[in-house]
Amino acid sequence: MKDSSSIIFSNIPPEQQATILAAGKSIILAHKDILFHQGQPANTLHLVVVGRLKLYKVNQKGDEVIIRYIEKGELTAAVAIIRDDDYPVTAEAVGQTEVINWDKDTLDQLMRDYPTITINLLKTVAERVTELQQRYQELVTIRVEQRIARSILRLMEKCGVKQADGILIDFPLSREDIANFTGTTLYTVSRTMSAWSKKGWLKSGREKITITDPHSLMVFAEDL
Amino acid sequence: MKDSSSIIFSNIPPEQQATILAAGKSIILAHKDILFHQGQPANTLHLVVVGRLKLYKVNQKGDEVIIRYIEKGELTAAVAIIRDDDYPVTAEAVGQTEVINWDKDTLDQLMRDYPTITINLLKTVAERVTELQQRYQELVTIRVEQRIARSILRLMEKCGVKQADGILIDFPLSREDIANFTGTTLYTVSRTMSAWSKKGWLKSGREKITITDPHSLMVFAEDL
DNA sequence: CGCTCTATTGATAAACCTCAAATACAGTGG
DNA sequence: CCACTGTATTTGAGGTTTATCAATAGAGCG
Repeated sequence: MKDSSSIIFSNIPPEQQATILAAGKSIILAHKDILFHQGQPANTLHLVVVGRLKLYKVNQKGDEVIIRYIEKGELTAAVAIIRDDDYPVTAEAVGQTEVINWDKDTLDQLMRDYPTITINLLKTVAERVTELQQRYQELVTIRVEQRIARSILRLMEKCGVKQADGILIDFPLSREDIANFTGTTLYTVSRTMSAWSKKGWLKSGREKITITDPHSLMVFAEDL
Repeated sequence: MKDSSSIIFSNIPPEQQATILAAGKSIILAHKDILFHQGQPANTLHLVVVGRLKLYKVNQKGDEVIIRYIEKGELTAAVAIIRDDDYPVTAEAVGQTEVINWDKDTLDQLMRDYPTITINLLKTVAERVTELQQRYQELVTIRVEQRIARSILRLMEKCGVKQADGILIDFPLSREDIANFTGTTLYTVSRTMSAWSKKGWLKSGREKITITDPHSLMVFAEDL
């Protein structure tokens, strides 16, 4: 973590950051390991240090909706901890993933010792609201193909790595994941992406996507 | 406000509450007055004291999505203020409405003087995240009629007043409002509500809804 | 090399939106 | 008090989008 700054540490001197980090515990997760389950009492704040987490909600019918991906440097479970409530989502590792966590008592102490942390948490949570509002609006007002395009582009911006043939989304991402993230079905995602492959906008294999023509995809995504 | 407690004041002694209130300015709005516009720089935190606000987002096409109603005792613009960003939504008064507001500098000072306020803001914002995640999931996984039912029930719970013939939602609420809140069209809302009228679940006039059989509506709303 | 999981594709159907037109309602000014 | 006007609501017909179901093909793993 020393290399990449996390929002939680903004405006906190490096030596204090080390102390705060040291107050947490590290956990290593393998691909598809569950960090916490929706419905469990929330007692730990998590910071992703390596890899990423997939946050999803499941309803009684079994439908899975992906709420968010948590990348390196980002926090999760802040909302549940603050509300002193159950986790409203399940967090699953995507690829080998390391997280640092602080239990509630430790966090409370840290917030007392470093009031800036409270502000930083507030900023993190505020950002979530803005993002969710935006996606909520898009879900209501724009059609699936554009939503799929936007989802892929966002993931590309957050996790894309440059390759010779385009920008690779660097973690296992299935058609079903995209569907659950976008609010559609895996069939529609598959059809849509097939069409884009034919246009040369992207290439895709099993759980892998490379965007070969980001510009065209963006034009399509933002077209009114 | 002295009679009803607001989250912002939780764990703050009454005499301090008075000081905090006094640091804010009061504004009276008429029905449909705009408190702030989406896109304006956010520089004020608002607390609804009388009446309510409708928060909505508009896209370039002009589609309006209602994000939330802000009731008496609730805050708005916390997210925008904290992020030091533009308002992501427009806030419009529904009926005669009074708000107390604090500008950013005042709020910063208050947060320094009363650290509990920061925690309380965090709780407010955290609650928004949970609510939005829930509605996001519902938008993806459940059908319009159930979504309409749930929206009406939520508004009933927040703003319903008991009448001889049922529970009245006590503010002007059009079919279009419900549609924009639920992610559908006013036509679908109208058709759906007509059907429910025939079943005796509710009665409705122009911008008025009385739920005459909340139980049946709840069973329908929660049916899997 | 078979097994399992993921992806593709076609056919069909359901859900819901769009457009158009008629009707009801509330407030306003004569 | 009533006609008038501007909204809000209702309802029908028709079309589009997208989901669902079914069947097949491909990829990776032991």
